[in-house]
Amino acid sequence: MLANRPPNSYDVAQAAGVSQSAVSRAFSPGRSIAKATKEKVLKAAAELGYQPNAIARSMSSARTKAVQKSGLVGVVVTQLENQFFAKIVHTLSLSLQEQGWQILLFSVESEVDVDPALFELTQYQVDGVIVLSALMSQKVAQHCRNLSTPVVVFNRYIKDLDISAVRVDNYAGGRMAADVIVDAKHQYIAHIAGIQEEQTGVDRELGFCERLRERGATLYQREVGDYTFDSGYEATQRLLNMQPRPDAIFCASDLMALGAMHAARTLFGLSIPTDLTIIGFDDVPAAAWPGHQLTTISQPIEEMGQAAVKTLVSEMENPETPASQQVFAGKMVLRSSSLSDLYAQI
Amino acid sequence: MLANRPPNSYDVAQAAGVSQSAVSRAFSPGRSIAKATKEKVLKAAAELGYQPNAIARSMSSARTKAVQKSGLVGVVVTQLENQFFAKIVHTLSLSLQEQGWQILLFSVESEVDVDPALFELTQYQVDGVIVLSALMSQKVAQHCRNLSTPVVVFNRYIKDLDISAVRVDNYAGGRMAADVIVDAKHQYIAHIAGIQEEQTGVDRELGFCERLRERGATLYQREVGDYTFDSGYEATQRLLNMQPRPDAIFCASDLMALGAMHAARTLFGLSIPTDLTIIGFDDVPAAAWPGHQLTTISQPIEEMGQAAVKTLVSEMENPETPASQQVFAGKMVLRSSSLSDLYAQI
DNA sequence: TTGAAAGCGCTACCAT
DNA sequence: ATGGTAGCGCTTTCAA
Repeated sequence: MLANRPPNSYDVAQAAGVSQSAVSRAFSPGRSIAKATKEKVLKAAAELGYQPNAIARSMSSARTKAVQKSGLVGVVVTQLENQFFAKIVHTLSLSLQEQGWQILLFSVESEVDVDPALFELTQYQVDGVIVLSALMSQKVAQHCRNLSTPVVVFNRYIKDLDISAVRVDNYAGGRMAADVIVDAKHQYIAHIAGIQEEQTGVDRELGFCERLRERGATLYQREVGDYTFDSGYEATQRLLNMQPRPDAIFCASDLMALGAMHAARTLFGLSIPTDLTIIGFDDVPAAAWPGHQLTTISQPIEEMGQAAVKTLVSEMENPETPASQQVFAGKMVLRSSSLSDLYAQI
Repeated sequence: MLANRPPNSYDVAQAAGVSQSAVSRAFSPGRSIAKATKEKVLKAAAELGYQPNAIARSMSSARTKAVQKSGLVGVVVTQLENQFFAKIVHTLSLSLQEQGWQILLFSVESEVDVDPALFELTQYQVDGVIVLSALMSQKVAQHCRNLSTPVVVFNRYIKDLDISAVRVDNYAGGRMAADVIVDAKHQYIAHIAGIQEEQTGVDRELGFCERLRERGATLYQREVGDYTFDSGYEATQRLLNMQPRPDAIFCASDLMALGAMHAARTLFGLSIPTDLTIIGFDDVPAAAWPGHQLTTISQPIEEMGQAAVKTLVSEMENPETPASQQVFAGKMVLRSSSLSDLYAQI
């Protein structure tokens, strides 16, 4: 009688009348084993419902193999509820699974939870880590370096240059927004910034303001939000109560831009873009909805996700790979939330 | 000289001048160890940058301990980009982490990828699995039962009654929608159904139609969508081209309802709810946006997420726990996308 | 091509 | 309270 436990390689070996080593070989692609033996093993395994134990497997291969020690990649995300990040995680997931890695997910409430998450991940011997929009402390960066666990940060800046980063060109995106607004000859130009502690939003604002200045325009007013719909909605109320009223707002995220749009329409009865031009950043699905038609800077998420995986994989495969910083160009998507000059309309 | 590998418990033991067993005990809460010894060990560990290897740990405890064999829980999700599911995953994540479990995430493209995902998960010796909105085949269900891996399906029906399920009462939700529409005395009542192969949407429609009949109303027309914004948008075009035009639409998801709303406004110039009442299902964040104000049935996501975790944990802790079916009541959230009768206005 | 045996890092038992 | 030791399931030498 079989014990009440899942079958292991010895059970299969016995059933197939071969050694345990043979079973191991049968399940390891590219190892030397006779075809007949392999078939015998696979047949017995199927009958017993045997599956190799990935945990045990990773324990024994940890010693020799450089890659796929555990086959696990840690993914840390702070705002999974934001469609933008959900989409990235999905992209990463597909891409990693394709290459045989599993995702150990950490969805944390706030930036302060990132550090502990990383420590837990390393206990699980993850072969690599991808951090989405999170502040990694120097301490953790050092910790990962000690463990020689490659890390890639997504849409983030890491002061420590030894860590690879994949991100969109936020500065250039800000400049594009400025051009669209100046082209449309707006007078009272406002900005709703993102979280001040994060470089992402700071760069968007920097590019925006610098380009305004270059084109001879000036920023009329700025407000600060936290990338959420509600913060955009509220900031816009403050802006639109000003005299004179702003006639263009560049928001550091689409969600804030949508908040701005809803506030302008429902609270102030404004028409967009006739009374007010609104520009966002990210190009989330809702930006393209017919009633929104938000002009925004689109990020090549899939491309960036694949680049992140590719970078991580090559660092996992070859620990000597130097860290790299990859910057992707965003694309200005002109929709009808912004007035366009003649040139843009053509 | 230390080898170029992370320190293990023997390294720490040597550094602390104790046995390896002592190191193990120092890192296992509640085991018998002298305070002084523990401190010595922790100090040495900190100096060496030692962390227990969770993989190895799970290998040795697999033998004896019933719970936390691997400390891993598999989560399979088909539509992570849908905010509704992203929110569930986030809730599950927090709740599982709190209890010391890690999430092995499988974000798959479609239902057909669920089966292979489950097989991969079991190789990682997950202690349990939560399946979100996915069809589990009988084969996989049987596979998990053989492995005695508990499974909880979220917002799904499983024909196999041995598998626990947590879901909202879709049938009752459909009835609520019918009541709101009949109360407002609508004449031409339409429905945009969800994917026909899934019980979720079928039940919503069933409850809706049955309640209409009970109230002496009839369904004027129905269309079928796939829960996405676009499918709602398109189905609504077909509906609103009818003569006479429907004056109320109940949609099987908020995304489809928002698609309906945008189509009605931008393509037909209709006012909501004056010309058309729209009701959704789920209560996603965008439903509450000022320009949408979508009447919908809200699902108690956090409660349901916690229930799913609680159910899974108790089945992991005690394999004898019988499977349970938990049905949560949805809540009608009246906003201004629906005409309300006097009673509802009070 | 195959089988025997060592060992991955840890926990849990058994003595002491 | 502590240390020694068996063994979790597998991969990988090493011999045959």
